[in-house]
Amino acid sequence: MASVSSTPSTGQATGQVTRPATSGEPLRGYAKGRLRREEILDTARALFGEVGYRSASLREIAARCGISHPGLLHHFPTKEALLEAVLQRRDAVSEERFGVIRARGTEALRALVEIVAANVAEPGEVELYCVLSAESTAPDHPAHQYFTDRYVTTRANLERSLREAAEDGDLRAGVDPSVHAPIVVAVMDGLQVQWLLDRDSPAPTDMPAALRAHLNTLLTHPL
Amino acid sequence: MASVSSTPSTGQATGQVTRPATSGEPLRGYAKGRLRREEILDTARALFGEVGYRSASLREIAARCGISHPGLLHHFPTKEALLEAVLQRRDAVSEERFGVIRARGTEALRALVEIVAANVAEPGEVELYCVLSAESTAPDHPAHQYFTDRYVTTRANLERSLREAAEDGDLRAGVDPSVHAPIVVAVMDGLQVQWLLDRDSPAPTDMPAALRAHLNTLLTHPL
DNA sequence: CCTACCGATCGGTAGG
DNA sequence: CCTACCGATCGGTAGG
Repeated sequence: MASVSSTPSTGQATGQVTRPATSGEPLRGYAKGRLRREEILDTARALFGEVGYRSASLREIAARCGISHPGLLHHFPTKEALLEAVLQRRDAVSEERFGVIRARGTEALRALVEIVAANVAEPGEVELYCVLSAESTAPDHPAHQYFTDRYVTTRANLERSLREAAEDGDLRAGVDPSVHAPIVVAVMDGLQVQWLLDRDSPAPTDMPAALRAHLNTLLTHPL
Repeated sequence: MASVSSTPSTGQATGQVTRPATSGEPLRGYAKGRLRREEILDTARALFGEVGYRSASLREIAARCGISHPGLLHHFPTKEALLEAVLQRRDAVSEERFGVIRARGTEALRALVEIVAANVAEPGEVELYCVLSAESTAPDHPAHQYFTDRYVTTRANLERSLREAAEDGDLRAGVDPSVHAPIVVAVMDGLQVQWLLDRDSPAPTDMPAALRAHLNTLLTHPL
């Protein structure tokens, strides 16, 4: 009860008083603010993934957090600032999960399959990425530059992994890394749409299995 | 001037009088209505592709057609009815273009590459498909069932083409049509996102070339 | 963090 | 096809 250890997404129901006159530790207020920020980011990510950035309303996000929409604007001054924070946190999380690995060649490809497998347990992440990447296709979208840049670096990372695989003799003859890097990215993105559409069906798209099958067509021996 | 032969998308500027008292042919009024309908569908397709269905407004579509938004609602009673008409026409056009071909095995795959090549000249079609398919991922979206069904039949068609290729000895050993059909669909969808994002860059994604390269990894001899 | 408000915009209807 | 209007909702601000 005294320590704040609940996850951001469930931090709403804690029965803490609003202003305990002459509180014990001065960090309390900031800690509570950070918690609220995280809760808002979780909620915003979910709604952006459900209906896209443009159709998501600050009022709906705020209501899901149990605050007013001017209350939300106290933490994030504009809707675009909220979007930026959501995308920045997304990058931080994926770097934490992927950047640490930093494997070489086929090992990196194997890690990629693992990441896709983990995404199945995080449909919110997949929705956000899928819906926002398509929406940001419009040149005037606030996330247009973000996704443009992101695809450049994602393709470059994959191209490097494929080149390393070639050096190690793991790549089939005639497979050009610069040609097939964007294709592997396309496979991952395209599978997400199909999976989001049929994930509740009796036979949903098996994203990690399909990605592995695709990568195996490029390699001399299966992953 | 007497005959109505301009394309739907440019039918706006014809200087026809609104009501030529005691007009010559009775079909005139209907012909004009059909023209206006087509113009509305073209415009709606464009705006749905630019900002998605939810964020598109009837007022903006109507304004681009030079009419009021109740005027638009005279032709399509609700926003959902307009969306349905846009999707139905899309199907009619692609059937006309693809259904007639009805090629077998690798010939069908070659035709697929041709369709993707043609899409580069029709960015409006690509935008519509890309943005709406992602948006319709939400279960309550009015086009959710449409896209769910569409992917089922698209995968089935592709699986059949791959099976035929296998029968003809054109498929590499170990390539399972039921596994790779959804992957080919994913490649096409994923390439569209990348192309829409970088189509104005110095080196845009070459969708038909990439699709051909992908299909060639599945076949015993290149397309 | 709140209430109260701003001007703008939404899909759809009334009535002609 | 039009004008005029409905109730609802939008992002953001004022002022506390």
